[in-house]
Amino acid sequence: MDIKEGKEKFLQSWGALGSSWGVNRTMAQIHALLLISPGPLSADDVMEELKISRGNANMNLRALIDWGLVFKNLKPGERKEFFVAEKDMWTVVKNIIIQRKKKELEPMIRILEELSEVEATNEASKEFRHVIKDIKLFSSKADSMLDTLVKSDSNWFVGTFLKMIK
Amino acid sequence: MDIKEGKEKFLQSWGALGSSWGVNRTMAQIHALLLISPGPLSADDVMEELKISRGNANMNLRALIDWGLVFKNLKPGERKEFFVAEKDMWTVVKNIIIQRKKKELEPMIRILEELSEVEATNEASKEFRHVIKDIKLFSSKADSMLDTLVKSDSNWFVGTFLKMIK
DNA sequence: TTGTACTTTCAGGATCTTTTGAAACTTTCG
DNA sequence: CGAAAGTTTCAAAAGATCCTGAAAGTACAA
Repeated sequence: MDIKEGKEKFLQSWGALGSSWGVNRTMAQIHALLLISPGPLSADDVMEELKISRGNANMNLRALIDWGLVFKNLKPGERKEFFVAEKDMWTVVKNIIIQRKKKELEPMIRILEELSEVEATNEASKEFRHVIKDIKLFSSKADSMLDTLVKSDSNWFVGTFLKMIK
Repeated sequence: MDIKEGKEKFLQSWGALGSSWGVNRTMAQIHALLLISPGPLSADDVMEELKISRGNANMNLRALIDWGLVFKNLKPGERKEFFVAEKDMWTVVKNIIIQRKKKELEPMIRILEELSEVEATNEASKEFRHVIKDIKLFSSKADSMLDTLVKSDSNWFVGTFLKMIK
């Protein structure tokens, strides 16, 4: 396979994967492009390679920066901004976990807390309380687990799970 | 808080959470509804409670069954089909992991394997191979880790991660 | 086999998300 | 300051996804 075809395929697949991970297609493709490019790229480079508009490139680059997956890289003497991707996969996944935990798990836990207040009168509300309690327990556990995961470093990840697999 | 309000809020939130988890809003709401209901519900019950059409209810119920999150429950003597939710949270999450691993991670790994074949001629293709190798390593590790997770039982999950947190 | 009770399908409409492109804004430098 | 180079914003268009409802399909009981 030649590099051109490979690149194409990678941009495609990473984009598809992204859309099922809360990162939209274009955002994921920009990330993919920066991942495999040896040096920093400008917004214009990204626009041209992916054939997307300036607005689109700009918005998604900013979002990637928010997620900690891409950094600005200002070349001295150059006015233009350049961008590089976070290339360590463990850091990439970690950042995604952090974002999604904040946006999804934590609000859910807060809501579950409120919902525990429902008074247990009839059968339906007893079942309700029971289910909510279960979910709350599970979510808090997942929450702590993710905290630990995120604090740990890449070696820990590799090490522990390699052992685990045996 | 009374049960009616609580239920409303739960259906709402579980629906929202679902949409960021590859389970669409309505599917998640149906699951939520079944979760908190003390007994099996029919398609008509679901339609009425969630104010959705028959087609929608049917399609999403089937999808939930595919995902292993809901089961048919045929009452003897009754012609109508009833449905119950999988209520064990660990099993719910496990099933979601299984589905998503199959639909997302595994195809990605296959593609990465193909992409390793790109010949390393210039700088760009060297970087490309390097990045692909990294991602492949990481993905395979994640894949094995998820396999182990999925094979393990709920107690293992609780036990190990409780220890891990300390 | 026919009628009844129920389930499944799917084309078209409704809704939500993403992208474009042009205008407004900011920064830098002569 | 004023022009050039670059970045950001956002309303409207395009595109993707989801839902409806009616028609077709199935299964059962008499």
